[in-house]
Amino acid sequence: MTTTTPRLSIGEVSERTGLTTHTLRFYEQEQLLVDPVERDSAGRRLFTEQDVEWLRVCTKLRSSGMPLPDIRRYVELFREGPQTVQARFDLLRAHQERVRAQVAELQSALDVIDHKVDFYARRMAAGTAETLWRNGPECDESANG
Amino acid sequence: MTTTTPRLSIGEVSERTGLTTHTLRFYEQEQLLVDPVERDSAGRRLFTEQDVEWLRVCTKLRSSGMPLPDIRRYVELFREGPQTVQARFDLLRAHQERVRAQVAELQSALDVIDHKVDFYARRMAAGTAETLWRNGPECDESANG
DNA sequence: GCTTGACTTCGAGTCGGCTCGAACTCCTAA
DNA sequence: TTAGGAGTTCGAGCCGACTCGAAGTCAAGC
Repeated sequence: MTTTTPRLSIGEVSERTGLTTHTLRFYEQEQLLVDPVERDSAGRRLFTEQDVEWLRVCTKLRSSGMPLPDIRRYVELFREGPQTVQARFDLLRAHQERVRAQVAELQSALDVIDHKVDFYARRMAAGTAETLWRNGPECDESANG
Repeated sequence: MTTTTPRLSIGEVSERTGLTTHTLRFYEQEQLLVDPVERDSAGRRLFTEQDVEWLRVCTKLRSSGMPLPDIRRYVELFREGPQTVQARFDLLRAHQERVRAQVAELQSALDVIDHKVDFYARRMAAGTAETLWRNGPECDESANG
């Protein structure tokens, strides 16, 4: 039972991950992949399914704002073996906290926005229901629309 | 009863809003303020409390990723008067949706991160409890740390 | 009269993360 | 044998939102 691991071209990886081929080359150059990418006889990149899996995780880290240097560091630690488990944990924990903070920040902004949207919705409803508006022409909340 | 509206220096506004004086000047130049900022005899900016209030809203819009051109547009509409209420509403609604999407995206990234953090936590707990690890030296999830 | 400190203008620089384009090499299929 | 298409390298360019620095003005206090 000889299982040959299939390899993927950069185009295939691009399709599977949603990253452009440009970005994939860039990521490789930035050392964001766990191990060096193989090449075929013509020098073309041969990716593995594991690369794809990792790139998917990578995408999550990126979309949650982890900087490339941190991702590189994480990958580096991974390569160094099991003795870096604590360090990897710490790195992820720190990021986890940042993302939570970011969600909280967005939520707080969203509260303000929701409130304003609501205000305008009411105002428009009132404006169409009874065209007469008794508080004068510009009655925005706190005078800022 | 003559109520003189007090004016604030750029430094005071900076303190109250958390924006640097550099940024405040930049925002003025980018037309993000509702009305033109007054100046004293020496050419120094005189802000109003309303400016501060608006800047606080502005900060929320920014922290939730609204681009400066959109904010400028919003302010512009506001200046144009009540007939732009629908347009302002639309603008805010669109942003609201973007922010919600962004929160969802972060949340989905957070799920992955939480899962990984959890994985490492367990692994470390196991590693310290019984130093022997029966599945070999590198048993990361799906082989990617 | 001199320093201090907050202000002014202007234009240039920074940063991260792509994004693009030029010029080239291969392989395949008609 | 020639055209197409997917790949390669390299370096430059872009974007938004600041951020900084130089050089100058002004008013108050010592």
